[in-house]
Amino acid sequence: MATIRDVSKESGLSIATVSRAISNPEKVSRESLKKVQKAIDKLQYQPNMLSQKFRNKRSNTIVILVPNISNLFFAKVISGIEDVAQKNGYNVLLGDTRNSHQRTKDYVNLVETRQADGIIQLRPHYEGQSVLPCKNVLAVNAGGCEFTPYPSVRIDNVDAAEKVISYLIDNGHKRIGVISGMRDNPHTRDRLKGYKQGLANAGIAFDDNLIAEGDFTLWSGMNAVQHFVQMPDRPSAIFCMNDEMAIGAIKGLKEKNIQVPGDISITGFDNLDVSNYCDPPLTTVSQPAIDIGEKAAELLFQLIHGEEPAQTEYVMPHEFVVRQSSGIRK
Amino acid sequence: MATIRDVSKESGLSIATVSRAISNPEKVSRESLKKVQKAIDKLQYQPNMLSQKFRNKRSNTIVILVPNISNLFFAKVISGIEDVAQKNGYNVLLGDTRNSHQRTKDYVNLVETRQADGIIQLRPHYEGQSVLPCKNVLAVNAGGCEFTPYPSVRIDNVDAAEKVISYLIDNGHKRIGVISGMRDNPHTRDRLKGYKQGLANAGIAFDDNLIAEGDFTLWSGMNAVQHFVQMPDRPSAIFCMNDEMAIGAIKGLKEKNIQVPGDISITGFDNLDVSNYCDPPLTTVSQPAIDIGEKAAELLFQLIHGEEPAQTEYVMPHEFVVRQSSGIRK
DNA sequence: CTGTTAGCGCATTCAC
DNA sequence: GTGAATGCGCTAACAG
Repeated sequence: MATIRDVSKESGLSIATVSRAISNPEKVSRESLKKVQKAIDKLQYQPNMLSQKFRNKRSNTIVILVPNISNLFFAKVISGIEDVAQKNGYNVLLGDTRNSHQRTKDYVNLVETRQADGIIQLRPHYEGQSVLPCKNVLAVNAGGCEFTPYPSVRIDNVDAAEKVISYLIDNGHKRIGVISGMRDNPHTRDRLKGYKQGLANAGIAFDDNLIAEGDFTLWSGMNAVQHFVQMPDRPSAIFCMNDEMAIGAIKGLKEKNIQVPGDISITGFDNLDVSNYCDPPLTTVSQPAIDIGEKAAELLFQLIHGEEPAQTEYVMPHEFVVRQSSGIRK
Repeated sequence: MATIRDVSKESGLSIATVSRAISNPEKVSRESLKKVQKAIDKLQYQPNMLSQKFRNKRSNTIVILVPNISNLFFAKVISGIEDVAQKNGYNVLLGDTRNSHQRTKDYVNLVETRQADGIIQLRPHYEGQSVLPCKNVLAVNAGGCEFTPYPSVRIDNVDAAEKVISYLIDNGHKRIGVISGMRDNPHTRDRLKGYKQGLANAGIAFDDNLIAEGDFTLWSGMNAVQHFVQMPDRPSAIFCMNDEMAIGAIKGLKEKNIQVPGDISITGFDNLDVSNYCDPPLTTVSQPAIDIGEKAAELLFQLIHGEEPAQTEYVMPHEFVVRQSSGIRK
């Protein structure tokens, strides 16, 4: 493979001039520029980026840490990040951690060893057990929760959940079940907080027996809903902490011949594409996933360029979408 | 940040010995090893991988080209690739091309400029308009179609489609509609070929009017099914070329009060997780997505290591999954 | 086993 | 505007 040295020889110009011709053409005469171009074409020269990166001490790469790539919400956030990265001339290294602490550390290490310039974490911050924040590692959290101790872009999960509950209460529901994520998950924490606030606003007492734990998968939703099916005093609505569990819950209810929303109203969270195509279409909270990704990437690039960001916590607007999976309590 | 030179000074050993202590510890005495370790710990030394990569002329990175990351089938293939890459000490650069020719070229260029050692293409090969194969670029195609002119791992789409059609015919269906992908898409081509073979086997004539074109999205499936709804002589079954369009089609039919499978049977392709949770659950073809990803990655690493692979085309087994979206023709 | 030396490909001084 | 010289951090000969 041709190197800059070959181009130098071929063109009869020095290495320095060739280098300048490529990266600072305005500092080179038209004539030399032409010669260099000719030599490059002839040799089909491609600069060795590995060398450039080494020399410039910049990898032009950022890492996205994602707990699970098979999650449509994450996929959209990633799309947003990719777009902005591309515009900034950056590549995106995808780190599917599968919730492994070791894998996370390995990916963070990519930044420490200069293989990447910064990192975007899509997993919410777990108090006391997170690898990030980590000194010497520029990082931004995307789609996380309250109290993230490093720059972040997210929605107000508490508020969103509270709105869902208020809506259900306004529609006559008093016993409202929850299919939550894992108890220690910050999203579970924030959304449960909103749930409690919603109940409190209406003077309804919190009942721990109305919480069924899932893990954000379809299967867990179908499973968790059984907890409510068996209850003598069933809730008339169930707030699911994501759309996938909501879809699972609907399936679980249908199998027991319980009507949605006739007998039980169901609400989700995230507004996946498929949530509008399931039966019945889901009432849910729409997160601006792509915007979150874009904003997070912009924030990270500010940090990489050494700029001081105006804010270190961006709370993006969310939207409450009412569809047919919820209705007025009979 | 500390460099190997600092460790050398701190430990009182030469740079070469420190380098060896790190990469070839067996060539260094125990004593020196200890000194080096001590110095590394004290200085919190992390080797500059940018320098290593440059020196070794190896990026330890592969690129995955994916047309659209928000596709659950791709997400699974990517998972499989990531696993194998991780085991081989490689990073994965994600290239979401969004079907842009330019973006594809940019990513392929990463290999040409040594920023990546090889590439896995998830988009099927389009005759005459593909960037790959490309000399000096090691590449493998994953989840593609017949006649891919570079190493590939895929299922037999023709056979899979033929099986679906045979199953429908066995259940009494004679007029079988198709919701296809874009006409020029190789997956459309292969699966249509299987469809025609299935018809031919049963002596049923092909009718072009029974083909409605979609683009593999939920929305397009819902849209395309309208073509059949209006027909005076509706098909009794519709073969959808992926699960997403099948889910869209079901929604489209329900809106017109057409029962699935009572009035029309629906089949999909891919077997996404959600396909078992929609109503009715989909009859579909299950592709071994994770296996395809793993195999493709293994194949690529063989090429990267200069080994001669036993085969250059791997056809993985698929499975036909019968669920409740299809039934016997009334 | 260890240290000295050289060089990977490029960008950036500094003279001219 | 141009070229010669230097060095980024590391590995791989080589000689000892």
